[in-house]
Formats: sequence, C-alpha cells, structure tokens
Amino acid sequence: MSAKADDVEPVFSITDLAQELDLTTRTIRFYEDRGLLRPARRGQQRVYSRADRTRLKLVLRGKRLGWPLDDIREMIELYDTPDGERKQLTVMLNKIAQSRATLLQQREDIELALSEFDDIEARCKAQLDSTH
Amino acid sequence: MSAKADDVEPVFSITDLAQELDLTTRTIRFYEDRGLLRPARRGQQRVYSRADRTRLKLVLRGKRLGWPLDDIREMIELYDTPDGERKQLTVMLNKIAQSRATLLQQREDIELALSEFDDIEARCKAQLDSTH
DNA sequence: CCCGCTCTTGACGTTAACGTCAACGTCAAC
DNA sequence: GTTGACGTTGACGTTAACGTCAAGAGCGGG
Repeated sequence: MSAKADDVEPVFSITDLAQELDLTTRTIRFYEDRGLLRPARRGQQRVYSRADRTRLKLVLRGKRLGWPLDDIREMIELYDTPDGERKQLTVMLNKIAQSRATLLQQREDIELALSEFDDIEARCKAQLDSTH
Repeated sequence: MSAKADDVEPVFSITDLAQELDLTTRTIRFYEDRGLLRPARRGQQRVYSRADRTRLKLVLRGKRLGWPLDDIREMIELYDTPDGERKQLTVMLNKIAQSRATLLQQREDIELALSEFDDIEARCKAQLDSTH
C-alpha cells in the first residue's frame, strides 16, 4: 500500500562511493568533517543518498579545477540553499558572481594554454618531418 | 658603436617582479628552488630577463588552474626545449597530449559549472522578483 | 669607516589535504 | 559464542607550498 512501492531511493555505503569515484573512505569522511557532506546515519553508519552522491561529484569537479575545499563548500552551498531566505538572496548572487569570475579567468587561461600548445605541437611536428 | 645601442634588454630585480606580480620574494626564490626559474646572476644577486618574467607569468597561470608546481614545470619546459633533440620530440608530443587532455577536462568542468550557475542565478532572481 | 638598504642563504614553522594506524562497535554466518 | 567483514572515531604522520626569522654579503652615501 506504500505509495512509493517501487521507486525506493537508492542508497550507498561509504565504500560504494569510494570505489565508484576512486577515493578512499578516509577522504570521504574527511570531506564530511570539513562540511562538504552530511550523509544520514543508520545507527552509527553513514548512508548516502543519490543527492549526497551528486554533492560528492561536485566536490570532485571542484578539485579538478584546483579549488580549495572551503571554496568548494561555498560553491556547493549555492546548489541547495532553502529557497526563500529573502535576505540571503543577494548575498548568494554575489557569491555566484565571485565564482563565475574565477571560472571565467580559468577558462581564459585554458584557452590561451591550448592555443599555445597547438603552436608548439605544430613546430614539433615540422621538426619531425624536416629531420625526415 | 655597440650594435645594440638602444635595444638593451630590460632586466628586473626580484622585488620588481614580486611587486608587479603580487608575490613575495620568498615565493619567487622558492620557485627557482623547485626548478621553475633560472635567472642570471650579477655577483650573487638574481637578475631577471624578459623571458624569465614570461616564465613566471606562465607559472602563475598554472597556479590559477590549480596545477602542482611539478606539473607546471613540465608544462613550461615544453615552451623552451632546444629544438632538435630528435629523440625527445615524440616524448614532448606525448606530454603535450597529456597537458591538453587535462586542460580539456578542466574546460568541460568549467562550462558545466557556468551553465549551472546561470540556472541558479535565474531562479534566484525570479525569487527576488516574486517576493517583490 | 660606518650606516642603511637591498639581497642572499639556511633553518624552522605553518596550513591544507589527506594517509596510516590503533582500538573499538555491529551484525550476519557458522 | 566467535569469527570475519565492514564501519567508526581519534591520534598522529606526511607532503606541497609557502611564511618567518636569523645572520650575513655587497654597495653607495655621508
């Protein structure tokens, strides 16, 4: 009779996530310690929802971009602030602008590096050809 | 009579660069220690050429992208390997491919984050409007 | 000559982001 | 009941990327 008979939300253990995302459990607990995750508990064991898993993926993306954990936390918090905290909205818009500026700078850096690599590679290949 | 009477290459002191690029001299020396720079010496003092300055800027770009110093060094070395080290050329092409892959991943991460921020911001502004 | 300034090296401290290790809880299986 | 497998907390170790501090070299001015 349960209205949600079949669509039970999948849950993950800490080792599930560690294996899937190629992390150690120690690292995942550390992220929790730093406020990046707040999994539920069954007894004293951690239980991760699909949303928790998404958050963790966001953390990894932040890491790939070289962001410090504190910044990543701020960035992630943008995704799930309870709609309606009227006064917080402009604060949030500011943070978004901040993050966006950083991202734009990074993208610019990347574009530059990529085009430079194209040049270098071209010269490299020319050298290879010329020396036959 | 000097053929290069007027086009003397400008040189910089370590504090010049520190001020211009907003670093401490300690940091610049540290980068040298890690093999990222090799300035000339006048006596025992460091003298930076325009090329050294460019290298240092490349280091900063690497830092903005969150790369570790060792990776940055490898990346920079791509810019000034003595043309012709025949056997090294393919090694170099490999490293370029490596770096490029990382950059492309980072760019993808950035594009995703940016578009997500657009969404969040839109919802934010909608909220602001609705609450009048 | 001495002063003050800039620069140098070297030793040690610090912070972030984990890894490692020890000691213990829990629960299903035998 | 005990034996693993899995999970927990807490203490301590480690590495990268610097900062801080001490002691001294070199040099132009008065």
